[in-house]
Amino acid sequence: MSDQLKLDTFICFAVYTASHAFNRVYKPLLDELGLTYPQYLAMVCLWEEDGQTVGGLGEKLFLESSTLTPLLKRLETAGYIRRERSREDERVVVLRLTEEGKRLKEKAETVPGCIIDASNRSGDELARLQAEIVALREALNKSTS
Amino acid sequence: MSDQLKLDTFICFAVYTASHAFNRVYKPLLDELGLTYPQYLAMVCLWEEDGQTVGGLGEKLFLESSTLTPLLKRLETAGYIRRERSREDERVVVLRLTEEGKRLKEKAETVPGCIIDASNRSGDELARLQAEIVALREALNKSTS
DNA sequence: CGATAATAAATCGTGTGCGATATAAAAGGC
DNA sequence: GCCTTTTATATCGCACACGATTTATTATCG
Repeated sequence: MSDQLKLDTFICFAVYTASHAFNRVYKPLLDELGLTYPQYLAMVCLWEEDGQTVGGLGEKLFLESSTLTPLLKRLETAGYIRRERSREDERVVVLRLTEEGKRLKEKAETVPGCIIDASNRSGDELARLQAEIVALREALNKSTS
Repeated sequence: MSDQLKLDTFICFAVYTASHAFNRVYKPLLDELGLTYPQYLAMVCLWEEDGQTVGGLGEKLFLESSTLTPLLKRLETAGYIRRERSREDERVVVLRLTEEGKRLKEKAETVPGCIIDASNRSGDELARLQAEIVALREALNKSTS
């Protein structure tokens, strides 16, 4: 049994399919907010701290500017954020929530609870599993750096 | 502290970013095989069982035909598989490995070990975590079905 | 048997994701 | 102070991923 090419034993495949499964749970909830899942993550990040730069957001979300720039333009078109060149450093683009973007947070407050319900697990169990997955992510990121 | 919109506590975000982290580890390994990560998953599935249908593969990989059809066309163009309409049921497309596609398995045998190394965890620990993530996926899929 | 329903892939449009490259601004070196 | 290098974002090409629809074939029902 030296053959280890079994899909059902791959943790990467479990993670990959779990990520899609989360997306499917989020979809109807985020449709109400007019957001896609990556857009929602960007908004959550900005609700935590307004006025971040594109690069700063990319570090937190582990995304490149080639992914973020078009995504952020859509959020701007939707009226949730503004993209402004920094005065001090013209290379930098600062992201600011609009009033509508700030208001959207209220509507989004109910989302995490729905996800916890769908996962059918206790908060403690989710927190423990979450920490393990983050630790795995860090190990993987370390190996490629 | 009723505000639960904290990115770093989201298990979905951990899963989402871990999935990207796996992709980055796989990338250089799969470049050697001329495969993308989703293409690799499809090939693993076909190495386990040749002659599957598009729909059958989609069920195992949790992917729609709208995703698989172009992906499988690329695998066909690359010379790893053939796509043939079934004789018994002309609606069905059967996927068959070419000789080159079968040979590719030998080169792929080394990949899982590299991923385990990058994860910096024991096989047992990975197997346990994998099972937990699969169980979470099932709960999520159940909630949307 | 013929109309209708169900099924399997494919197609289309939109939105990620990323590598490679381009552009522009700031920083550093001499 | 100019020239090179670095940094921040944007652009482009390619490959997913999915919902909605289309097309072709098979199954079902009267």
